[in-house]
Amino acid sequence: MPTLHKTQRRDSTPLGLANALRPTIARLARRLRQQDQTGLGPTMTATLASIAKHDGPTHGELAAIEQVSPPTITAVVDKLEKLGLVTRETDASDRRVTRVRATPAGIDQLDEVRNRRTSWLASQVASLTDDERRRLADAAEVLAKLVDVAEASG
Amino acid sequence: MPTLHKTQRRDSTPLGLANALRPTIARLARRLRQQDQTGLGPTMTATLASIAKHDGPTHGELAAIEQVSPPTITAVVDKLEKLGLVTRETDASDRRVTRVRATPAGIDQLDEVRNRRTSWLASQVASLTDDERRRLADAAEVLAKLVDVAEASG
DNA sequence: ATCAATTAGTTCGTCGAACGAACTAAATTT
DNA sequence: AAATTTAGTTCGTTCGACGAACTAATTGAT
Repeated sequence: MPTLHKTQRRDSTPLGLANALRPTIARLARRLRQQDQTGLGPTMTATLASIAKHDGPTHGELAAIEQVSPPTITAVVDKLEKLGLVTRETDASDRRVTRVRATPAGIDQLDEVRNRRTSWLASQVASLTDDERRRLADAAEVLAKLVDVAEASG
Repeated sequence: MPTLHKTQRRDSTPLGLANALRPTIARLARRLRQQDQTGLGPTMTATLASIAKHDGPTHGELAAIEQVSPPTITAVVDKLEKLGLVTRETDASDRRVTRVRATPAGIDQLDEVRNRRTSWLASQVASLTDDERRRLADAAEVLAKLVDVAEASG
């Protein structure tokens, strides 16, 4: 079998490429989510991550980020607060708004989730050949750009 | 800034690579899911896909595939049946088991979902440069292999 | 300066998705 | 034939998310 290095043996049209990538991405993401185990559901984990990322976001900002309704945010933050993972503090200059911050315990928990997911993925990556890893590394930043394009255009 | 083409400028260790890929995959998958719009939730859509893929699976098989309890499968198949997307038929050789098959309408609906998701992704891919697309195409089969490894080892 | 309109967040009642426990029907074992 | 196992269903409950109606704080208008 000839090793065609420069020719375009694979379908790299947008549609062909999308067709190849879509199911793979979906399945990989599912596996990643399965590594969670914390007991906090996906929404709580994602919200906690957003709280840690944006420093002291308001409930409204969180609702927009997580694409979820105001009542849901109230409930989620309630639970996270009771678990000691975040704190609420009413904004000084506008006492209607509540800002939320992750506690050290919250950061820890977040790191744990991320580590579990990352190390699962790493163990899968470890079973690839050097060449495959190199190809993946080449594409990683392209994938990242893909998401950025997506998130820029809503 | 020198353009290092052969050296290992990116982190292609399993852990470094996993760290780079994980958030990207998660975010891409989220965007893909957002393209659904059918009104059937993620579980129904996924179950419908599994029914179409495996020919005439039993409820038990579906429960195992979707990692969901027997009562949930009953409810999901009930709804899919009422929507005319699948049919139930009791197995001839063992009248306890119920086999489920996708109707033409079910297949159509599934194709629609897939098309919507794929074409969204394709539109993102279209905004890349030729070189970026080539790199992505190079890595696509590696990503696929990654999932296969994952699904082989549970 | 007051009163209306707007904005942030919460409470309440509801809906839907998922589950465990208990049940029915069919098959298999003894 | 009776006892056991297996497939699927029914029932009641729990949990996550939401819309509608509410409270408190701020901004705007007269």
